[in-house]
Amino acid sequence: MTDAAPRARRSDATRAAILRAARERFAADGYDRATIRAIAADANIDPSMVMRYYGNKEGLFAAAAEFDLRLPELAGVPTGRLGEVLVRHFLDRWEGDETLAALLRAASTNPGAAERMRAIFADQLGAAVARFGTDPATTARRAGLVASQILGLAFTRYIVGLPPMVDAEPAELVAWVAPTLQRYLTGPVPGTP
Amino acid sequence: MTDAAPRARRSDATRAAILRAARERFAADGYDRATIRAIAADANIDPSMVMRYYGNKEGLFAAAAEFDLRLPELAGVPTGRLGEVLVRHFLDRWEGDETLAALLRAASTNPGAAERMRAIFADQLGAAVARFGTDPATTARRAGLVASQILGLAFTRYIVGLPPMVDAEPAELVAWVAPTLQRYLTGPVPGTP
DNA sequence: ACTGTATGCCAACAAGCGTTGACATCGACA
DNA sequence: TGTCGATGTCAACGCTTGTTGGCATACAGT
Repeated sequence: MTDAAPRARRSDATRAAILRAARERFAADGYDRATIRAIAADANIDPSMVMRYYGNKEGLFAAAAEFDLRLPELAGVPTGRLGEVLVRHFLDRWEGDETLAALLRAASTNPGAAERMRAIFADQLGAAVARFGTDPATTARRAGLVASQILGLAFTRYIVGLPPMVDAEPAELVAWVAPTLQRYLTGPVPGTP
Repeated sequence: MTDAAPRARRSDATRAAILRAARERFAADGYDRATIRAIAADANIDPSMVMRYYGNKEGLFAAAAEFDLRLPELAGVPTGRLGEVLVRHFLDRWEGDETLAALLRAASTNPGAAERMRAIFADQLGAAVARFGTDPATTARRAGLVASQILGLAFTRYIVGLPPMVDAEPAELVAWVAPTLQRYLTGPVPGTP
């Protein structure tokens, strides 16, 4: 009986509007340039409401950056197609939800955002990689390498806007990058002949 | 006869001190959080001097983010070792000069910094890749993919601080990542059997 | 020695920021 | 109907920011 019945409150719509506006602004401008006033204006409410519902700017960001990678169960994927499945999944996840972009932009300057990013890619991705049974001694490193290529892809395509990466069709990117992830995940540890 | 003799001016030391402090601050805090006041304090001068010598904050950043990748002449490298040479070079360049870190942090929120980043990786890296003679139709894409892996490596290691990437020895990173760059540079275009 | 210019510091400005508290209004429940 | 908490608006606060102009000092050329 810990929770009281979570009856729908009238302010839920406002809360959601704030969160949506916050994600948009954080994704477009980063943590510092995304001002509470601008977010409130986008959500058509008063800045003080943001404070009432989320405490302060850090609290708002923490709520807006809540994120689940929704990684598929890798144990069910044919071992040879792990890379392909992962790239495609990340591209989809990125285009459909700007939370990751917000996190990516903010992580450059905000320690809390960087911490969140570390948690997501160490815990969620690390766990998924561990679950299909590589050598436990190397899973962390393998997951880190996968993260480096995935985040580099996102950074060049969505943040910096490097032309050849922006123009590329998703299918092309999958074809190029999948073998990289595949090797990071299932390839032999280099230097061990 | 265009330039007058560039006699050493007494203020050159101050200019240099400002630039050094600016690079440090921009690298550590990003564009927005690196304040002119803090930079001036680090350089032991008055904030107004920064304005006199660099016009405004954007001008200061533009000067501080001047950067040459100093890519080696790839034409002289054995084709099979291109990836290895490139990763090693970038790791060295990164550890020894915080300008790239400053650029990386700032590019997330500052349009000018993103533009600079695009220029560096499109022009300098693009030119180097083009010079060892791949199919000209694919060089831009190949260079973009290399940039994505290199920047992802830097982002996870120096900005986000993902533990497995921070703990790794440079040699290990080279061993893991070199084959990736090698394939992006010299591998066949995927999907063409 | 005198003058003009380069170099530097100080004080202040206007604008924008996160944040706060007081007050109005609505809706449910007795 | 009267009461009380939830919801929302308004105005203001203290602070930091980039930027500016005025004034002192040091130096170089005559």
